[in-house]
Amino acid sequence: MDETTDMGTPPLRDRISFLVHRINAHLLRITNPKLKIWGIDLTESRLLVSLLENGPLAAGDIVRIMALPQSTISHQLKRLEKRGYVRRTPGIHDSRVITAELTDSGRQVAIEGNALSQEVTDRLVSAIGREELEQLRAAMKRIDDALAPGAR
Amino acid sequence: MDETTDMGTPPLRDRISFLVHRINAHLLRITNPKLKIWGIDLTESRLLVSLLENGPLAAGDIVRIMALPQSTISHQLKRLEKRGYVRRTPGIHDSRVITAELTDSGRQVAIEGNALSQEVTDRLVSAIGREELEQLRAAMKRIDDALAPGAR
DNA sequence: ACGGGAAGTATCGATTTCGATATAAATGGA
DNA sequence: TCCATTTATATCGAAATCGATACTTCCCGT
Repeated sequence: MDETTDMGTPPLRDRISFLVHRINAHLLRITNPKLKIWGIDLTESRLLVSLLENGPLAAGDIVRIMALPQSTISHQLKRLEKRGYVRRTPGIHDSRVITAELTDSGRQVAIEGNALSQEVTDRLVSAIGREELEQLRAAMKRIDDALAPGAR
Repeated sequence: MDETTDMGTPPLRDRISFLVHRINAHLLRITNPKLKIWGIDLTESRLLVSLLENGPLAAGDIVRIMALPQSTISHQLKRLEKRGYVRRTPGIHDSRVITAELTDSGRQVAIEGNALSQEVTDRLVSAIGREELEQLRAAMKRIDDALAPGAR
């Protein structure tokens, strides 16, 4: 029952990177239709939740948190401002910095998005156990670190 | 050192769904510049690898494997055909079905893409251990199943 | 054999994403 | 103080993505 060692490259469907892709795709498929009511997608919902958790953030910090290209975040912030969910104010000490903060309606949407995220998490918890969830979380954090910008 | 039970919703950066997003984003950032030499991105590379592993596949099967919208796969197949990596032939028994298969150059690119995937995997293996990798793989497969279309 | 519905793929239009580059502001050294 | 760098964000143009829907072919009950 054991293939002992080595076993070369596993098939695509068993690779971590591919499973990450599939799970991400599932999450988008499941959540985006629900978030559409608020005029946002999953990424923008997470951006709002970051602001809910951290308070006002510089655009550059959001780029680091979301791990997306800077130009993408810039567009997203402008869209969220247009929708009235976010306020963008230039920094006082450094006018290059744009600080984003939630508006009242943005806070409401962030709370809704957070609830949706909780529903999804519940589904994951029931798929794997509580303690296995913690192991999974730890392993994924290490992988995240290993792939983060500036890791060799 | 133990917070005992419950602990509500963890912060965004500790949630599985968000870690999936970040890891996916890292993978795109790392691999896409390298794949650009071949005129493809990570998703298309995986599509080619699927064809390399499975041989000719119906478009619909590719949709199920990649877990992306059908219209997206349709576009990708047409682009890959235009690049000369894939041949698309209508089914003989059912002319609605389009079967995609690798061309010779497509096979070469698939092999290169596979090698790149292996490099990334090595990075993951060194971030977490071998046996922990297997646990991670198992947990992610269960999550994938739990989120797949037609799971409650 | 026929017709209604299902299945498989393509296309349409709107929006989003991305990399590259531009703009603007701060920093530091001579 | 001046200018070269670096840092922070915005914009540009090309391309990709997505949901909705059209189109074609197949299937099945009658």
